[in-house]
Amino acid sequence: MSGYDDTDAFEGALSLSQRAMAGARGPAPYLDGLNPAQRTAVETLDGPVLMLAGAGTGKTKALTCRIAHLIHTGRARPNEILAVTFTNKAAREMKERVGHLLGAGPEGMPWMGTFHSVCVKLLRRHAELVGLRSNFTILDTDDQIRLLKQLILAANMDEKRWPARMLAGIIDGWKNRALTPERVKGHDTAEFNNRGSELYAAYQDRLRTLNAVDFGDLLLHMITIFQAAPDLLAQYQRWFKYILVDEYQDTNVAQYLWLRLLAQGHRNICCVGDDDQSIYGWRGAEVGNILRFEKDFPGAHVVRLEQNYRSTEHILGAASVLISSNEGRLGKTLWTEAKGGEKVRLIGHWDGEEEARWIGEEIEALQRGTRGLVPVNLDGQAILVRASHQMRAFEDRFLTIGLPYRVVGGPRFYERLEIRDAMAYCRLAVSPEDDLAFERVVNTPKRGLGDKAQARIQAVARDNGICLFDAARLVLQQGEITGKAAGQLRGFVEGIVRWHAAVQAAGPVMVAQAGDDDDDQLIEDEPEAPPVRAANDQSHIRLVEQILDESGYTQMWLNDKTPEAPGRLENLKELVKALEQFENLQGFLEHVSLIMDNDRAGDEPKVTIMTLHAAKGLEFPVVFLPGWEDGLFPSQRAMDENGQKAIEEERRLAYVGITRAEELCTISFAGNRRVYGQWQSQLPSRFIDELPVRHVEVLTPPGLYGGGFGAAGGFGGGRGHSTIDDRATKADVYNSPGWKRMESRASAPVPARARAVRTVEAVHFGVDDRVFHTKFGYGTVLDLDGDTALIGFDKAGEKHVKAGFLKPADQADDVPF
DNA sequence: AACAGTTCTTAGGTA
DNA sequence: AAGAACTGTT
Repeated sequence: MSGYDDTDAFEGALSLSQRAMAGARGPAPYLDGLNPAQRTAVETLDGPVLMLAGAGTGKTKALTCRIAHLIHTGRARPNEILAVTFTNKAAREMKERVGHLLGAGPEGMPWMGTFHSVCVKLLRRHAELVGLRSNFTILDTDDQIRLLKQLILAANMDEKRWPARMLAGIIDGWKNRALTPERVKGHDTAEFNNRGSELYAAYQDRLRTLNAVDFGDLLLHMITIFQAAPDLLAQYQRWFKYILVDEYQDTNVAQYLWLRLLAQGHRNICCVGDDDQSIYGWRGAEVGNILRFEKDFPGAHVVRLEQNYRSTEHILGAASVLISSNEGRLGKTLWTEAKGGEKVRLIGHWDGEEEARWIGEEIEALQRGTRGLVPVNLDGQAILVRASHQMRAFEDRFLTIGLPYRVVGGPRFYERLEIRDAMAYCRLAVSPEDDLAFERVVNTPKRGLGDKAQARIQAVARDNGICLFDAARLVLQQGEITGKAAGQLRGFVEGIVRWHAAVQAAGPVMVAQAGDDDDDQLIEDEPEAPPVRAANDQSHIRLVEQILDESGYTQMWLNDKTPEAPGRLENLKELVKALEQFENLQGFLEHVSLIMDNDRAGDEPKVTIMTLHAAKGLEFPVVFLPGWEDGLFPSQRAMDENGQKAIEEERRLAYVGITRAEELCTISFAGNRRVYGQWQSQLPSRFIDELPVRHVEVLTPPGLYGGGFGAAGGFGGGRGHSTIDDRATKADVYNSPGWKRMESRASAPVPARARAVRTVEAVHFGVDDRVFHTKFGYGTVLDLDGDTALIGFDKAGEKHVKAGFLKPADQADDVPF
């Protein structure tokens, strides 16, 4: 009730005085660069606001200006503003831009972070209200699965038939819907062989004992706390005068409830989103949240940002027509002042390898500048795939031709084996009672502590109700483990004792303890203290080096002769380097458990390869969208699980993909593709049929097989059909001569290796010779053994290959294809 | 307990 | 095709 419709006079008075107070830098300069819609979005400060921001319409600008405006007009002090995003990247960008707008003011920054990071901060303060201590650990998916596996076994269930992953998915789903075990018990009992809710309850108990939470708990616990402690909730409601939410279309039920609880005080909530870009239904996002906004928040202002500053009219046109096949949209009409430009290009290929080859060549051509187009730097080009396994074909090809690329969202830095091991050691140093960490590294490196020894420790821990670390000590005391293993275990335990002491000595454990919940404390507590290190205190870095050293972990990889070992050591070094930015080990662990980024700014320009999901929010002059085939995109699995709903979500994904492109967008599909190692013939995606002919140019594929496809200049091959919005039908595509030819080829057995590599006879290599390999590119001979050679490839690392596959580097030009 | 060889499963996106 | 899980051998 406080908050809207009572504002006009109020606004002027307040802003004047507050500006004076803040030593105002004159009238808000940031307003000048805004278009009318953006300006409305920035200046409609009170009450609920829904900002419907289409792709490329300057949403982040509006959002950050709005925050600046709130502060500039004195509506709120920075830390009375809460801005939540979904990704760390988005949070980082927002911080940067807001920081820039605000200048180096003394007032501090708003609360800006992901749902998860904000919740961690809150939950650490109030952990005891859900039976946790404030230094709880956050489990990653791996820990979660291992834990569930134990519980499933303990419940005497067949782990084969009832895999832990499945249970993890079910529990995740419940948590996304803010359902606690008690709430589940009533209605969802059929799940997981009727044991779902029981196992869920056991899991939550186990987490509590371990003083741990999973990702879903961060929100779930906060909701529980808010609902159980209305006074506390009221304090936060009073505190956060303005709440902003980015990507609102991606919120799940739990997030929605959390927001609604917090926003009920001042009712100043501004949600920004685009229903057409809702692509996270599979992890619980509810498009319904954004569609329902006006009902949920009566009196809401709706502002539409529709002027697109990113793409050409053809790209925009193609995307708009495609998305218009979806039902239940809020509806937007994107427009642009940019006229002309290239049409969206469509091309079919024989198979996935040809597709990769063609795209590689096209990228190089665009880099040089062709057909009157300005040259496009590799940084400006991206390949967006539906599923990560599509990436390999491109990596292989680009390795071969030496085209620099970067994979975004590949295996994350902190998910790598060696990093997880190292982290487990760090966790043990911080809290020796971290059983999951203990389990992980007790026999890594190998200490001769196999299943039997570990079972012994587990049993002692269970019988005495103590943690594994204490159990290990007890086992040693009682001499239950003897010989070499005992010595090793003793070394391990003593190490942990030593490291833990060092951590304790280094400083007080970060604390925001219970009881600091009055407003004054909130003010003082800098919301998002950026990790700043005390310049001269690097003790935690030395400690980690010491830990990795004394545990024998580093040595383990030094002894390892597999090709990955050097890379792993490299990663460990980077881990240590990353520590520099934190003042203590605890802060670092926190960071790593939440962060997901390893996109180090590249030195040389590189093509980006990533998933469509990861591409949301990004833009590139040139975009390639390969693999538009039914079953792959739209994904068969999604369709099986969610039917029509899934197709709409996949279509939105296609929409997201096309709208990433500024200048040139190329969609492609292949007639054949290897799936699970088996060749399969593929049909073009149904989304291709939905593209408007007037915005699309069909290219003639090169090469042996594809020639002629669509050569007549459109899906319809020029035949005068006309449907409502001039779409081609599938029949048009299938009737094209090129497609027919492809199809007939597809049903014939695929030649075992169309690109059969010729063996080159009578070529002898010596060590240090420069050679070329069709798959791995250029390299140097390191060693020879009969017809096998060890080659140090420039791009692909060291590999053993048959000499017959090699050519002298200077003859590389004759390589087939 | 550690290793090598074999069979089995898996291949949607993420904080 | 690649990795995980499993088997049997040393």
